[in-house]
Amino acid sequence: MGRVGVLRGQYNPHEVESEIMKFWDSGRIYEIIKELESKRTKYFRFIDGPPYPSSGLPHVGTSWNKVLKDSILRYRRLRGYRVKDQPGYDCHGLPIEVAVEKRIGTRSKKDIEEKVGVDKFIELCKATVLENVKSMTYWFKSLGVFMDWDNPYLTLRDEYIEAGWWLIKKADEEGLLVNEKRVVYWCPRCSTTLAEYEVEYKELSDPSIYVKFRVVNSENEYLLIWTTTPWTLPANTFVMAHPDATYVKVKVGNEVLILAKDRLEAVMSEAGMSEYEVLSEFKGKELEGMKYEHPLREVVPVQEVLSKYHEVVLAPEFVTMTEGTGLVHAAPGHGFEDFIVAQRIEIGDIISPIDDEGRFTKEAGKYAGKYVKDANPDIIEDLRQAGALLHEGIIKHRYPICWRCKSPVVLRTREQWVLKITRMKKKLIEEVRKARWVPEWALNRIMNMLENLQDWVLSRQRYWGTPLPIWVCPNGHRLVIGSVDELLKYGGKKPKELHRPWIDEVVLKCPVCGKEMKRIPDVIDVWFDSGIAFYASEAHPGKIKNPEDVVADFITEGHDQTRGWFFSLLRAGVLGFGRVPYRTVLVHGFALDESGREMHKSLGNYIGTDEVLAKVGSDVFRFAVLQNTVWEDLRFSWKLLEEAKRDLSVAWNVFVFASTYMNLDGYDPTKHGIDQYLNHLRIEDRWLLSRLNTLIDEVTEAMEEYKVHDAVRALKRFIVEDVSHWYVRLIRPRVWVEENTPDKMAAYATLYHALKSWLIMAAPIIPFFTEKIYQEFIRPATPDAPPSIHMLEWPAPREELTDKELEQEMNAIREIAEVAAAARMKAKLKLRQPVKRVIIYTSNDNIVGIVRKHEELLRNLLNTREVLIKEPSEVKEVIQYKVEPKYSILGPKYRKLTKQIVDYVLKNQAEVAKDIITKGKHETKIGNTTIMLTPEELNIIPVQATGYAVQEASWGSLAIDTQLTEEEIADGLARDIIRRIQTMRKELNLPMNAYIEVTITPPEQHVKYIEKKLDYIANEVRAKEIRLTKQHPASIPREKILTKKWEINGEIYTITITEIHGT
RNA sequence: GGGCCCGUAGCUCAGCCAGGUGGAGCGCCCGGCUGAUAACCGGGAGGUCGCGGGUUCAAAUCCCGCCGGGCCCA
Repeated sequence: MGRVGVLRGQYNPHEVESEIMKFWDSGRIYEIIKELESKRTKYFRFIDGPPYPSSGLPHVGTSWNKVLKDSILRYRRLRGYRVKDQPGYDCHGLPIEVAVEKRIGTRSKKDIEEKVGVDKFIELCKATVLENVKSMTYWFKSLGVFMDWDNPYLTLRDEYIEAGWWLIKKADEEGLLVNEKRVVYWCPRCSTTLAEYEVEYKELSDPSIYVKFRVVNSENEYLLIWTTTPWTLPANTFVMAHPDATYVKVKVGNEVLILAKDRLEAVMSEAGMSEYEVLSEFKGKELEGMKYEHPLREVVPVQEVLSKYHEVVLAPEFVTMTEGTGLVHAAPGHGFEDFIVAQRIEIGDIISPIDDEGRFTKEAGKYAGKYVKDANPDIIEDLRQAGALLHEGIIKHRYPICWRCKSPVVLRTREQWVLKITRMKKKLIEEVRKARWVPEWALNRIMNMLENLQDWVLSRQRYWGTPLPIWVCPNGHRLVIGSVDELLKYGGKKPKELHRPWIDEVVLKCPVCGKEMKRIPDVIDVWFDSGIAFYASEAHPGKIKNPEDVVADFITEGHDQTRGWFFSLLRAGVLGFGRVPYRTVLVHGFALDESGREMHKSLGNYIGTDEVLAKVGSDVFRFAVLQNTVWEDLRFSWKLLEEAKRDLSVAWNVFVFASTYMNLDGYDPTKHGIDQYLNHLRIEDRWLLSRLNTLIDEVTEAMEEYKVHDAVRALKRFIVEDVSHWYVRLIRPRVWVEENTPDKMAAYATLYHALKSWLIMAAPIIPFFTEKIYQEFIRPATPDAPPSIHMLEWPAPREELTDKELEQEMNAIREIAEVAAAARMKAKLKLRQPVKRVIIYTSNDNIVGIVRKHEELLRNLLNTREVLIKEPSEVKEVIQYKVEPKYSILGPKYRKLTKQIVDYVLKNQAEVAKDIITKGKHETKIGNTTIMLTPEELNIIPVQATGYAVQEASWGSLAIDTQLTEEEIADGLARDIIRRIQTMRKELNLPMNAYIEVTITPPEQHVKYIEKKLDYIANEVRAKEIRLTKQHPASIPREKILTKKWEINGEIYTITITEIHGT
């Protein structure tokens, strides 16, 4: 059909990428691929874990995430799947609100509601998100990611919100949605609840007090607790102990204190008590249920209610031995852990007797009206009066403060809407196991989380989020709405959009009492949004027929998402459809800086995607990061990228080489495929074709197993080591032959086939690079082929061309060549210098066979007249041997004696070697056992021989005969001269097929060598005329003539060449 | 404090699941090549395989305990 095209120039990623980007756009390549896909029957349902668009520029970790996804989706397309490739963005949530607040300078919810207006605020949030989504999309496209960028799922859309409501309603129908008290961070100054990310930590000073709680029914026994928040004591409900820790009863004065043994010394020393006596020791679990009296019960009315709970509770997960007394004061209204334990033991009264400004309420009796921190001194004094204070001190510690106003935060309870997912625990565990986790340990991680499952606090007292679809009437009836239609059904109307504040204006009629219903003001935790992506990205669930249709075949995110997205998907999947909503989960690592720390703008080690693309481009980035073991953390550095670029340059140069020669010779792959040249394939061709088959198998398997890094590494090894370093080197002389011999065409056919297959397999990894080469090299010869490489079919291995044995043999040949190079190095013999013989000393039958079989190839590679194989014993030149014990044979045979035998052998190498060579055995005594060592148990390796350069190898050693005859010297010299003339041709910039005339003036004593080789030299350098002169003629200045003095082996040669025109 | 992952050459990492006496790339040093050429190729130096125990004839590899880093949780 035509000849292959030529790929020109150096690899320039920026040029390639901007050109290909334009080509994809103008050629509507992505759209055409989607059209082709629409006819396919195999479906690969991928769900994109939506990035959070709080900025318009993706972190390199996010970019890694996206190109990893892209490589897998592209692979699936090449494998003939129809791929769901809709990207998503997680649009709601506090970080967006914070970004907007920073921009407009608001300081509180009050500001938002009164100064700005919620409607305006929401519009700003939305505008910010959409702007960032646009920008991020630009960067993702620049990375070469083929996703449906015109149709992303956005969690802010009304349809998406509606889909979320459906699930809330479903949860309510199953009785899982409840309103109950939860512990929250609360800023007393801003009068608002704070999310975790709104809390900062700061070193603060606080009281540190030890308090005695008298044990009921005892005269003088006390539980000793420690606290830095005396103001939480009025709400004390119980005391926690560790069941397995050792506790002691200690006599101090006439009182007996109970505390952990490990804390005894520290506490006594801090309290300044040296006189004490340990009365007994016992395990914490013996304390379980021990009742105590609260020292402030007289002045704090709410203690009336709480006194029934006053006892010791076992809570191993929350009691530490690093501070305090090992007995922990618990106020479930003021602490997360306390609250969890309170729930576990089903305490009905969760008390936090403080108001929105952080002042005690009248439940706290005496302290009512006081700001809690100001009440600390009063409380401490009252404890002292009650004789309950053991010691008072000051502690400096990290304490949470409000990120906005910097005032210390308190923990208090507040009513929240909660999903009682702990009731689904068994089902969640059962379902999560059904997914395939890559790597397998990811399952352990999520299982660990499920074991410690907590209920899900859904409600947030914020604005920019999915509104919680709960309406209540003054009579306390509650209605959960599952769709816009239901709004209408209950007498409401469809608002401008489903966000606050518009949804808040929708008033419904209570189906029970007919009164007006208003929506509760909360929005839903942003994790809820992304968790429903598996169905909400597609359709309102009412339209979903079969739950299987919304199950994702594949998802992948970083390992931090175990708790995050993987988990929220699981909850939503089980809740809505009774099953885990994904089949395979690939967990990937974190992008860290080069010293393994997190990349942060504040640490100054942050590298942005924009910078990466500007410096090295997309393919280099992709090729670098996709080599990293997927699930391990990535140490990102410029060095990493440079290395990737170097590898891609080598690959590029291979294509430059191949395309240049093939094009020059008019190579047409449609006429000259490997099938036409099967009978002309040389050993290296067969080898490369077999290696290719192996590569196809490896890459395919790796991609199927989601080990993208294994695929990339295999692709790299093949193109760099097998093709560039080895195959191209071997076929060079064949390519330089002038006529299109079958031998040359066989090499072309082989190379073309290997390169094209490689290109397709590399396309998911480096889409621009491969597309460019496809366009320049492949397509000109095959104009009927698809317009883009990304539309081709994944290569199939041609099993009949696989020859694993040959691959092994070639490995051995490569090792022999390397060992020979090392031996030449020792003797300072350059490869150009032919040698008489190379001896291979080995008793390894495998090597012997290979050397015999591939002797011709080896002679060429080693540049030697002959290759001999000898048993070490056969050569008298050898003057020194090394003996290597074969552990895998000696070990099982001699067991415990092995070590001594090995020691003996290594100490007596010369003797042992001599015996083995001459007698075929060596006898010795180890202890009183007689040991007979045989050649099978030892490797005898010649390491020195007279007249030879010897180099060790894994199978023995190799020796090069260093004595050169005249013939060999002449050959070597001829090749030296050829090389110089070739350089001069190039310097004159002569066309490759130009003829020349050569004049050489060698040192007199070498004339006789060169004379013999004139024909050979002339032939190699395309010289019509070649002559030797004693006196070099002055060079006549004219076009295309060049005279140079060269130093070869320390002597001067003068050479002149000039181009001859005509025949 | 708990769960999971990682720790191998100066740097980045393979090898570990299935034990047999440590590899690659980069960097460094030395050399080669010169019709892929602002490329390319070869050789060399460089390692108590985080530490300590255990199992075994034999441990980077299996087991236990520490130490350091990461993620998540508390």
